[in-house]
Amino acid sequence: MSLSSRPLYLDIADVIREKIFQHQLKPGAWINEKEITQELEISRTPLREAIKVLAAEGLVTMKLRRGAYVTEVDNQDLVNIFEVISILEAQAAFDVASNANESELEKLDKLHTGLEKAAADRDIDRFFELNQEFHDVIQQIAGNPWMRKVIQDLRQVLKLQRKNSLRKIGRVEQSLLEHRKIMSALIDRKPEEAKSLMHSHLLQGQKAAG
Amino acid sequence: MSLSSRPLYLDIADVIREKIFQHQLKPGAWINEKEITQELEISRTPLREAIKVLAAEGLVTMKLRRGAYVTEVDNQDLVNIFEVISILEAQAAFDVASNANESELEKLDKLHTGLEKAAADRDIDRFFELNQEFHDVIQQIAGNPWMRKVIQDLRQVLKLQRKNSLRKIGRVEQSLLEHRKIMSALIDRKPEEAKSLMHSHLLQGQKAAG
DNA sequence: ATTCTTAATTATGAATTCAAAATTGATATT
DNA sequence: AATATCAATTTTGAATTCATAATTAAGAAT
Repeated sequence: MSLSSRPLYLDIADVIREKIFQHQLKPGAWINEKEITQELEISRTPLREAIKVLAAEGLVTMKLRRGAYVTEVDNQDLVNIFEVISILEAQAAFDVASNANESELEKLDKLHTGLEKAAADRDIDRFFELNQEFHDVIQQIAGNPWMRKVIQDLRQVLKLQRKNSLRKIGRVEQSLLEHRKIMSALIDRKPEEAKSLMHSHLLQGQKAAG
Repeated sequence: MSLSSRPLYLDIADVIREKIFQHQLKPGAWINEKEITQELEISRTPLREAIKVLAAEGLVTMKLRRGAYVTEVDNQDLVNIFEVISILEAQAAFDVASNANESELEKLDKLHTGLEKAAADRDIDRFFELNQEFHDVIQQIAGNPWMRKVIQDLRQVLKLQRKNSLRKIGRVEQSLLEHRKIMSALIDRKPEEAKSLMHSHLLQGQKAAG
């Protein structure tokens, strides 16, 4: 076999990561190597390499001589992670307002229009999806891949604890309102305002989730 | 064998990390698995697990079917990484000024006194060491382990490119001056000032290095 | 001499095997 | 019945083996 374009351990890491996000593997659960090797029909070697990758991402925690466990994040962790994310995404918004070109702002505006539509349609899943993309595109445009990587890794850890604040009544509308203001600040090229709005937007989301 | 208190792959990761920082393995260098296994008298299995850990930290880069290479960071990377570090460390300073207790501030002040002494003694290595510790203790006191981890990982990547700005003439004195101001802001409990001073302190260090 | 082709070598990726530690389960003792 | 002891089983950690891709080296052709 093996005309694969990427090493097996990355594929395996993807599969396990997805299992964790789907809560097929819940926080605190032991990762049974034998079970997974049998299910995926692979050997333990690439599985164990995949587990090391997930450990570095913070999704699993290794215990000496007892294997790997899905990381459990407590409330303090959430607060701490949100502190970092909100600071960095706020800076990304600042950078976009400062440096984005017209076509980039247009792309964001289209995404925002999609958000408005999803909200009008009461399509929470679609809203959730576009919301993620909106935030990610801002980070792309901000153009700092290291910052983006940090945010993405931390957002992954947040997903362990899947509290979706958008399910709270009124939160989609509230979020949309905040997005509208952020979008305006970006288009008007007001970096400080964009930064401040993005920061409070994220803290609002956290508060709504908690 | 093996009554070790930690798995072999972590020890191996430490050894290779140190080799990278010492520039025994230079940026761009290929990591020869066979050579290392023979030198350390271990098998390839834990070595390859160690390499995955280093890859996740960003110190090495994997290339499909051609192994691992020490990461090369270009100037843009440095700018991007510094953007993240300076924002986060500034926030840490803010948090310390807001929340540190007296004994914590005292600990920082002692470190600062050590810095003054090292500068007076023209002991750059000692200054360098205490400087690192000063920054790290601030992060500890700030009390956000996730933030601290992010900063530490990024600082590691910076070390690939060992430009020590403190070797520039006048930089130790300049750095000391900035530290003095930061220390004052912390003791005076002026979060915004501490944040702003820390931010410019780090950007100064970057500028001096570049 | 230089370039192209192809065989030999080397290195990576992955499976398998082996050793030691931890857990489980059964038996014996109180 | 509860606990303690010890054997059996399971699981982790690490070494070894195997298959295939990549590199090197050698030889042939221009």
